[in-house]
Amino acid sequence: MARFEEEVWAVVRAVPVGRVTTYGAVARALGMEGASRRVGWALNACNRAAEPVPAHRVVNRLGMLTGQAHFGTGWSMEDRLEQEGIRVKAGRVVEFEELFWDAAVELAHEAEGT
DNA sequence: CGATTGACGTACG
DNA sequence: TCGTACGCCAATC
Repeated sequence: MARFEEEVWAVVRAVPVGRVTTYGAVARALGMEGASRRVGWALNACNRAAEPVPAHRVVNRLGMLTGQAHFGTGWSMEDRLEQEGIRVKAGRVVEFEELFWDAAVELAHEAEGT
């Protein structure tokens, strides 16, 4: 199957608790900077993932919880994010820029051996 | 098989 | 500065 989804899930699961990333960042981490839309699509297919994917840590480049509608009406992204210590205001991650976790950069640092 | 969509992002008007 | 249009690649209808 499309490893693309698995790659996305892997990156998303690599996001530390209390941190968030963006679709574009994940896409770029996979080598498809312009393919941000596919990341969302892949996360949409995250339900077919064997393990639960913390897609709630993935937001758009503005830090807005755009995928909240896809999560469910009850247990939404904001609640989960707050569960991890991430403050959410008006459907947007507070101090998102500080909580932003760029997989393309962070993972690259680990590859270098810190 | 062909056209449209998609949890986005960038470029242009 | 704000709004609209288009492009990404793959999946779905």
